[in-house]
Amino acid sequence: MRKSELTKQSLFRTAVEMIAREGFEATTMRAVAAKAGVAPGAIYYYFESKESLIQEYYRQSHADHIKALEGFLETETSFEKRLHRVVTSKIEVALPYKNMARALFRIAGDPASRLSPFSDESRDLRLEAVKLFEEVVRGSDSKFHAELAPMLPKYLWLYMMGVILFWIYDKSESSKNTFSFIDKTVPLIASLNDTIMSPLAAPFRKKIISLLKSFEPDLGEKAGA
Amino acid sequence: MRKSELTKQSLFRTAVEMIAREGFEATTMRAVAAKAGVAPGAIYYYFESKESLIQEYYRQSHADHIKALEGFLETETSFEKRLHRVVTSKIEVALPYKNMARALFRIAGDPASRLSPFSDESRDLRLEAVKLFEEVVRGSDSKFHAELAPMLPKYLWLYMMGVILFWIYDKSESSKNTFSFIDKTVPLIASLNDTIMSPLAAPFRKKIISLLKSFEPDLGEKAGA
DNA sequence: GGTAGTTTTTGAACATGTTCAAAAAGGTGC
DNA sequence: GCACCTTTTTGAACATGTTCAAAAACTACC
Repeated sequence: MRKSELTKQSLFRTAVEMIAREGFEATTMRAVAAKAGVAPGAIYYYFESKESLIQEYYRQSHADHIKALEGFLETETSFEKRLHRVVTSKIEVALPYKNMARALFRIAGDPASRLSPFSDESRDLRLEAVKLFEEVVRGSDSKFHAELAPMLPKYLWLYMMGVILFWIYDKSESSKNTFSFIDKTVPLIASLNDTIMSPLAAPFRKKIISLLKSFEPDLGEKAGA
Repeated sequence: MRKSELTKQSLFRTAVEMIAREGFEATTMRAVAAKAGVAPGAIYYYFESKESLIQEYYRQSHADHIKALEGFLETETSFEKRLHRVVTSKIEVALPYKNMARALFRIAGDPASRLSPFSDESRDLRLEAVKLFEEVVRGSDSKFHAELAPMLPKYLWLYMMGVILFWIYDKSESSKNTFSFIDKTVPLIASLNDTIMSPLAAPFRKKIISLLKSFEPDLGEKAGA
């Protein structure tokens, strides 16, 4: 069991490194195997396909994200700051692996793919990511509309997916635009959330909440475990 | 020149039909060629790749969309109704070809792909689609904020792309959810547009407009032609 | 209607993702 | 150390997207 874990890690790291450098298409399975010093078939003993390497990256990237946040959510109480940090660190963690994120989103675009972040197969990981936003909401000192609160984490997760999409398309130096996008949209979300509680927003409130409710995405939370 | 056009059309139709029925991956180029009665290599005389068939579909789908709208924009003047019809008919036209749209969005997810609707290569077609929304705005009797007006068409186009994405993920019977999504979001957009003009919205207005402005997507309008 | 040039078609060959039967390596109980 | 079983690795073979040199079909001109 020891040796094989090494082979798997070696294959994964080689693949990620090559894909990050040369892109997903340009990296052939044969080349990865060769560089890792094994036969081509070996990769398929550990990974079910080339695309599934992407899913493994998705998993690892989430773990890195959690680690990057270590301690933070236990001390900070401002909703805005919590959200800002969570989303920012997500991008920071992914920064060196834009090609992986690109490939991931290409798969994400196809709901039929078992590897999409929206697929059944990705459910556990997706729910774990949503949990992060539940924590963002729960641990903050902001007030949330009673009907909004339960769906907010999901929509915040979707917002983060949107930010990642923005980033993928962002060609600015060091992804500056993405960080500036976060800097501007997070306060907007926070202030929209505050505003929706105010009497001024009454005419909109009902409409928007019913809209959010009726299209609340099914991220799999109902299904068992 | 005549005969070859026939071959091309035959190949394209066969491919679209097979992909619509069986999916993009499941449809092999050899099978398309066989069904169209030509050698495998022939497809590559007319289409540069399997994925480029998707782009050809994208082109044709736009033409169908225009045709479906024939006359409408010349008579209707309500902004809300104009927007509603344009977006609804886009989906209606695409309805039988969900698999094509799926494949298109998988490509769209990768900004590096020359075939993405956001790529340089797709610029002309994309600008033509944005023009449709310029027409939606121009021919309506609604008032638009002076700074908002010039970017509105682009954002409406992006909204439509979002609707298509929603549709791709929509598993409801006859895509009911998508149409209901349109029914709810179009009035929301229209009323948000009205509200932004009202004094009540003053505190938000500046922020939102500056946000929209600074992240106005570059859809290629500046580049030549 | 035959010659020369162009367009279209062919099909074998190639690269790459993937499979799988067989071989090798590793582990366990004696 | 050996027999037996499991895990891991190999590499040839296969399917599919794609290329390309050669053949075929077509066109224009005399």
